[in-house]
Amino acid sequence: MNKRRYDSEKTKVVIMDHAVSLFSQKGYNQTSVGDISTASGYSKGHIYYHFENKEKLFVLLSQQTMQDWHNKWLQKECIYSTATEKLYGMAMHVLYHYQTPLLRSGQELASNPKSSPESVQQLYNLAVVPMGAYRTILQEGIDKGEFVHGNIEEWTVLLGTWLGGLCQLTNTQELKALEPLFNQAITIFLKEIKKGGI
Amino acid sequence: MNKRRYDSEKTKVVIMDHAVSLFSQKGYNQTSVGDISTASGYSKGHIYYHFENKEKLFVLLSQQTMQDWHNKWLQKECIYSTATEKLYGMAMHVLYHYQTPLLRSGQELASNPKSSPESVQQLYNLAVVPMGAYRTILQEGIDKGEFVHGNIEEWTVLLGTWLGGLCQLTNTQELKALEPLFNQAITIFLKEIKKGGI
DNA sequence: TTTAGATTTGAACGGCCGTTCTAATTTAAG
DNA sequence: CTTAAATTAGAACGGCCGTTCAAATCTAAA
Repeated sequence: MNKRRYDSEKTKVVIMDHAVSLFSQKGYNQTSVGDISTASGYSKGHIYYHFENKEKLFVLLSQQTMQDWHNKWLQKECIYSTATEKLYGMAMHVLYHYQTPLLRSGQELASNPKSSPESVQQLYNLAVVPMGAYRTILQEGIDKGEFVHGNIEEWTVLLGTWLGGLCQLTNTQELKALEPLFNQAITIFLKEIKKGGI
Repeated sequence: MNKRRYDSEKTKVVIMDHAVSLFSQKGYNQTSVGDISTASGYSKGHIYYHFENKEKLFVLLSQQTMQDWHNKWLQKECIYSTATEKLYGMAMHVLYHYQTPLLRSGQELASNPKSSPESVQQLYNLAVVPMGAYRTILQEGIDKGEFVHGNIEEWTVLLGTWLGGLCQLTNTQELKALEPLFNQAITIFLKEIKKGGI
């Protein structure tokens, strides 16, 4: 019920899809509203009918992308039984689903003094999503006795920065070729935190 | 001898200093030639007397900054006697001297389709400098018998991405507070590569 | 002092960008 | 069919940006 009049929602999605693609490819500043207009097939003015401005549109897309990533992880998480398996699974999830180029262009927006402080804050807040997911796995590992007791906040940051750093390689290399690297990082990390030594 | 007429070289350096500062703070696209002109106190047109265009200026600054970083490391390297010490020393060198914001704004330039392919290539080439420094230490550790024989290229990338990822934290946190984190990363990494187990 | 060349300025241009506004068109309900 | 509201287009504006250029000023040597 409450059937939509017009199919405005669909065109909104079309615009958003093209915008995500463009922001990812060209970055925030180098993607103009005109680019989004041309790609989506709707007029420039029409984009301002659906979205307040370019900045808000980008923040919305970033939030949605991050939420998507997290939801996909929650769906996938249950297929792993141990925290150790989850760490390896998470590494692959990051490699294949973390939208590095889009999130990186958020740094362009954040570093622009003209950007609204709210938007900058909202973008910084996105970083807590993956960190929270990592922390959950580490906590579970400790609770189940797989991992030793340690500084869980420090572990979370170390794991997060490592995966984040590895993601930068996705610019220049095939994802498939990066799998061993991501796995090796987890293996090394596990040697530090796993119970029962090496 | 060959004493310079005029002090044009000095004004060139002044412009470059202000440009580095601005590019670091605001990113590539958000720093205009006008900004550099205002900050340095020289007219916009004059900047084009010293530099071909904004893009070439940025590439030059990036290269110079990276070379500076490497030279400082070579000077400092000799105070460490073992490869293990060098790794910890390198972590601090990266934390305190790697110009993350400047290098990151190179990604803005690289992701712009209008940028000249030469410039993009030159920026990508900068990444080999730190990687080369890491590889040298790891190779030395193997040669001296401190580290086990392993896949040195893989180690280099893993170490490089981890330090690179950690550097992103310098946006939001005090450098001093990050020291334990950088050291802990090295400690974990060493557990993987050091001879004689944990 | 003259002069040729180095340095510096400031105005100007063409172009693109984010945003606004008005008007036209479409939709669904009465 | 009428009508009011939702949707879309397209023109327009003010502003900034990278770059160019001609002219002015300065320097050092002759």
